[in-house]
Amino acid sequence: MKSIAVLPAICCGPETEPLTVPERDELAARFKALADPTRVAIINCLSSADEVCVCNLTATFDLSQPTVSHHLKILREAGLVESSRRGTWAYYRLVPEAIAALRGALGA
Amino acid sequence: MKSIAVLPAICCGPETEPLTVPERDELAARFKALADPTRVAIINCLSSADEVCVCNLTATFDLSQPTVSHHLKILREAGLVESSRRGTWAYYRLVPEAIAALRGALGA
DNA sequence: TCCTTTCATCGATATCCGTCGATGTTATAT
DNA sequence: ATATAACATCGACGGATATCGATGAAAGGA
Repeated sequence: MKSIAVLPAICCGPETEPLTVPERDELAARFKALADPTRVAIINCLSSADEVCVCNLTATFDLSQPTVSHHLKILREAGLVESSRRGTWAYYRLVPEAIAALRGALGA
Repeated sequence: MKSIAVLPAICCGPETEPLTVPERDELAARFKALADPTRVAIINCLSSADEVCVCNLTATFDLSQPTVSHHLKILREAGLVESSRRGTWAYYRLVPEAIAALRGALGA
């Protein structure tokens, strides 16, 4: 258990604040929402327009409608997207602040 | 399957390039490497120093040594960290370009 | 040489995740 | 009222994942 003492026993160095347990849990939860190719594509799709109808998403991806709905729910619960219903259709859009927060966690 | 024609049948709009399948697969794979609180903490730890010895990581986290080694392998295979062995000890460091690439995927 | 330490890999297990068909709900059309 | 369409939820199933103990490989010390 001995080691070269370049670092204190508890990570991390002085420059970067060590993350608290809640902080790293929340970050991991949000990255997990992006840990699927379909969800990455959905985010990319939403980033190209103010709003996108779910029917456009189900038509774009070669997946069943329940599966697309499942992925949207995960993105919604992670706070990365939000939705509103108008009549029969549901429209999804990005939550830019949430995306920016993730980007901030990856460095200045 | 009819829908209001605000978007072309195939996502996405003109401003953002639609991701190719390999692109979204690789992005998802890298985000997946960050989809765990321990791995987020490891990345945060590495961001505070040029190099960190594995023995410091096993001492920091309340996990068995094989588990920490497992997480390091996942980060290594995702290209987010790299390691070098000097004598008995193994030292890990960030791959800054990989982190920057992820940050770029989340917007300018 | 033998023992200890560090780290990686293996094998096993419990849990989580992506996917789908079936079903329910709400709104529009006939 | 009935039918149709869009979307969400449920239940189930197969594959992936996090964790651990045991083991192996390589280096250093007695």
